[in-house]
Amino acid sequence: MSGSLHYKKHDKNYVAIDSIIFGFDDGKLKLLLIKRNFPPCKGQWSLMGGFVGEKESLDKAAYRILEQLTGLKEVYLEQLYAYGDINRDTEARVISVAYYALIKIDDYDSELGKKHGASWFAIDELPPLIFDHKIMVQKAMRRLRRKTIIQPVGFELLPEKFTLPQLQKLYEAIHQKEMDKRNFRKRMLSIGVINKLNEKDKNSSKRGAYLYEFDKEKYDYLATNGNLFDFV
Amino acid sequence: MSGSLHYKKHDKNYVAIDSIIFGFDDGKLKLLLIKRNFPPCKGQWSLMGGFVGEKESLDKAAYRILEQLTGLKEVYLEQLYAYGDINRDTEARVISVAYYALIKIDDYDSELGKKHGASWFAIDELPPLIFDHKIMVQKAMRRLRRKTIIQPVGFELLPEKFTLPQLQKLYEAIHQKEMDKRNFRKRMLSIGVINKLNEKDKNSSKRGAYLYEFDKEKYDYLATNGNLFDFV
DNA sequence: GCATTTAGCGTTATTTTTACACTTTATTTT
DNA sequence: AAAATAAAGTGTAAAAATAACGCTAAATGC
Repeated sequence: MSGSLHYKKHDKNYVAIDSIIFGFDDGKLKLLLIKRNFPPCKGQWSLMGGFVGEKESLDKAAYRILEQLTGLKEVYLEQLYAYGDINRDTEARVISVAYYALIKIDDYDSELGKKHGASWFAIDELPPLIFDHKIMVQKAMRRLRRKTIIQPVGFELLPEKFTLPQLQKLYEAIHQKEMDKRNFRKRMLSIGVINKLNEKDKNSSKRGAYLYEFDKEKYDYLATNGNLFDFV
Repeated sequence: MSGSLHYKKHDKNYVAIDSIIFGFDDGKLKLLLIKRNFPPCKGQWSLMGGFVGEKESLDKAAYRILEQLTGLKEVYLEQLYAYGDINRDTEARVISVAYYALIKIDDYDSELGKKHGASWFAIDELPPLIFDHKIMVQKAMRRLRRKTIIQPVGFELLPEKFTLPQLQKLYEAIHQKEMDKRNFRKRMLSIGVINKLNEKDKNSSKRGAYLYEFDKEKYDYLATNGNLFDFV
């Protein structure tokens, strides 16, 4: 297969993956970054990345790299954009396909993270990043914002059980603006993909807020039967 | 630069561009396809494509390839998605970054097109396409639909001067549904980026319809001053 | 039992979107 | 020259979606 009869004359390029890994904790949207312990730019902050093997699809590579750092397999992962400027990497010509991931921060394997020199940064307190990684992050933020308008991906960032105030804080963090409590609830409940549980979470208030869970079946049903976001 | 001290151990891959080239003619949205005169899949219909050189950015490669086929340089061109399945190309492992272009079909150099065995197909009468090109086209359609909702890219597909009925037909072709004349006009005019001219086009009616032109300056002004689509 | 803190709830005004039908204009036909 | 034709152009009202707004309820800590 790799014997390319007709393609031989063409160039090959290094192709890499870079992952923008979102988490939500302490009312803040965060990114998981690594401190590079290899050149170039050793010691600087960077997105998690890696090279795409010749026998590996882009998606597979993206999952592999994400798992390397977080230990997580079943996460929301979506391709963002391919970056191909000639000098974007200072070491060699590398085309990077950026992916963004939404993870439940509690599930994240922090031991693995430590090995890679990883740590979480609030989205509005990021350190300087290598290469074009800042641009990638900005694009990921815009994408995530648009995405949460048309699909309920926000749940990917919360624990299985969450409260409405939590969900609202997440949306506020993503859209960087405050929202009205009543309108937010109305909209969320009217979509009909979260179920109220008979438990309360009392961590953030004396009274305690009801826990909800995302109903994937209802979501799939609505999505396939065209009642949900049928303008997309 | 290509001496990659630390990257040497990693694989390199063929990286290609494939272009979904949209045009609008005869009230129909069309795609420019080529009949491949080289293996693999010689003789079958395909998107225009080409390989990315080692000293060439993705965007540059996309423009180069587009110009090769159409003779056009200043066109709307946007990256769509990177396709990286291991066996998507039957000849070798090739990662393809798809771009979509919007061109004014009158400006297109049909002589160049002939050389490449190119011809236009209505979007709902496409022939079978090689590899994963059909999937690319579907994604491009979805992207174009969403794009026209939030940015006035439609003008890229029309001549400099166009009538409102023409513009409406274009939008109807893109969204594959009929629209109300009065509402369509109201919305378009209220955006404030088209100017009425003192000429009429009499090709498609006895009475003749007023010609309009897109006002790029007004658009840029509105876009940067936040009155246009400020939810994006 | 009083103070504190966050959860939870309903209504009205505003804006946006949709639905809908007749007149105007120039050409072609008779 | 009059009549028929064909697409262009115009306004208003109903419906739906969104935005604005303040008070009560529940549980804990003092």
